[in-house]
Amino acid sequence: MLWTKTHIPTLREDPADAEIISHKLLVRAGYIRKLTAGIYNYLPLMQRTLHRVENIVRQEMNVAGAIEITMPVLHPAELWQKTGRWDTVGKEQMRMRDRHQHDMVLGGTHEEVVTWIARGEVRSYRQLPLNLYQIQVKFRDEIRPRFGLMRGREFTMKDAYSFDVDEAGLKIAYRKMAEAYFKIFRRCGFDVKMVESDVGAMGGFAAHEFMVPVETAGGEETILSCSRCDYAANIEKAISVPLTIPKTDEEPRTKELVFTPGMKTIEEVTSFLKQPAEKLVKTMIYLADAKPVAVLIRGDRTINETKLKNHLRCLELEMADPSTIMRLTGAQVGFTGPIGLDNVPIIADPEIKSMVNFVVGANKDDSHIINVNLDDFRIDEYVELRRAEAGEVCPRCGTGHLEAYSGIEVGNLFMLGTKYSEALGAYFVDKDGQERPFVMGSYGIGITRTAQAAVEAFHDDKGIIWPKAIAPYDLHIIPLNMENDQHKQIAFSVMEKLENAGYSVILDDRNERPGVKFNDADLIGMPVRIAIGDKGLKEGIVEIVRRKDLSVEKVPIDNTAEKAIEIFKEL
RNA sequence: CGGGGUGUGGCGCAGUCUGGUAGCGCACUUGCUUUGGGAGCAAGGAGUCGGAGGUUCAAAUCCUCUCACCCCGACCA
Repeated sequence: MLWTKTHIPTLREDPADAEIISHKLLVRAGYIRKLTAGIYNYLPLMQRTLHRVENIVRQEMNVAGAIEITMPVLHPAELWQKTGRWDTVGKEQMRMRDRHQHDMVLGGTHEEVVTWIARGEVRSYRQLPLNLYQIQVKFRDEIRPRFGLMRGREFTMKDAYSFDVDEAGLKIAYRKMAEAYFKIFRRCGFDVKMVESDVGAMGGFAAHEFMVPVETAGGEETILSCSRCDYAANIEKAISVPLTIPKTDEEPRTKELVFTPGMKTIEEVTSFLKQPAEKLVKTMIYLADAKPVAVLIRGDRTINETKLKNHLRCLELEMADPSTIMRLTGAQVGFTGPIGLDNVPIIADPEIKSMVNFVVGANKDDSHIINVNLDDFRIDEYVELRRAEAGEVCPRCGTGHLEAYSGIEVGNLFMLGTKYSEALGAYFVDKDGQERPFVMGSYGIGITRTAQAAVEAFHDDKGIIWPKAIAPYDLHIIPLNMENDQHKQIAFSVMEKLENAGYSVILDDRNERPGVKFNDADLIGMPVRIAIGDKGLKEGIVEIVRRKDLSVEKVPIDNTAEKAIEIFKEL
């Protein structure tokens, strides 16, 4: 492909609205342009990379026995109402009405639709197992779209759905998908990690995420993994091992009200009372589907709201607002405590059990109570709600320690079970003639997000460094002076040879100065570059440059294509 | 949804406080020169100053409303 025949609008300056490096680079290098918040045009280079990612995904899905279909983007609301997700997915769903005033949904995922297909078309256990997938645009009305393609409102996703006769079958399908995912992401050049995750709004009973570790600001989620064994989980899911707290021989004292004017935060209270945060008990009031609940946890700990939400089995969990807190406790936010909190259920993290003579809020403005002990108030329930932290003992092997890093989620796996098949009445007839619901799994890969994750993971201060499997073109040829016939002639003949050998090539035939071409080449990031200029030709050579480290190989003119292929293959 | 910010040629910005003929850099067009790391000279094209209403002799600038986009937050009592 000739540069002048395609469309690569590179920019010298960073776009004003981009924050993370991959977003800046994709815009500057002419890959994407924003249409409106969270919605992007994919320009020619992006389109090629997306195709390459899709093809890798398609190949490995097919190898794993999944069958490609295409489902509609536009769905009738009824389907979503039947599974209850019309309410649970809520505001994240793009909705509209057609001219007949029928509610319609722009699909953000396709469990409902694919289950509908199975319900109508699959009647017998003989047709199972079945795994249907598609590569399709999705819509999610994110609260706050950001980071370019990373959190967009419109994006491309590969979504696969497995149907099995029982849970054992589902586990096999799940494992096959996990294996396919490892192959896919490794082919894309990633050091990918599979981590345990919460099932969230998807429902079901087990889930994993595939994460690309990144050290830049683009990481969206914290992962904890064991230094010794293969345990890895995101921070929402990570199990924190209940600590064995050494018994203190401290004698319980009598509780005492103290004046703490304006001391609302843990930091303020600890410094004011000269007590460490471990001697404080925080009392947090939540509204679980609008019903208040109080949660007690040690002052230096963090509540894992996912665990709390799962325990309470609620749809919405939020911190109570100041007026609710005033109504329930009679005090401002910052002075809440468990003593006298009669009308609210109280849940406590088990770590509280071993605490003696601690500090709590007094439910009275500008006051705390010190030397409080467990006998002084009521606890309805102990639930492990502490968020796991780096440095803790591994919950699986018990010997390693958890290490934290941040990553980008590029794929996920869910064991759904029969939630959707039962809700939609999708049954098959088993060996014994009995009707049974399909046991389902769902498996996603963010195509657009995977492409951007590659940029986030692989770049330098000059631009993108594509992994060779997903670069828009394999090689980039630069004749330094388009008015020099020899440069042109060599460039075109090398391109022809490379293309005949099956490689994709971009040739910069612009009448630009060498500096412009070099800088743009660094920016757009093809794995191998071939520079043809007078300096080399005088010695009878051209230069082949690896984008990765900008290392240069000088090769005889006649061997250029062969040598370039060799260098490309070695990458 | 709460807080903050920004809308001025395709892109990045100044001008707004203190009202008075719309400017800079990049990009673009034409010509000449130049060709190994973002060239030089010359000429040129391109802007309803986000939108609506108002104040004024006069509005990018002041007032009101509105739309869009960006950032932070929406978990630590």
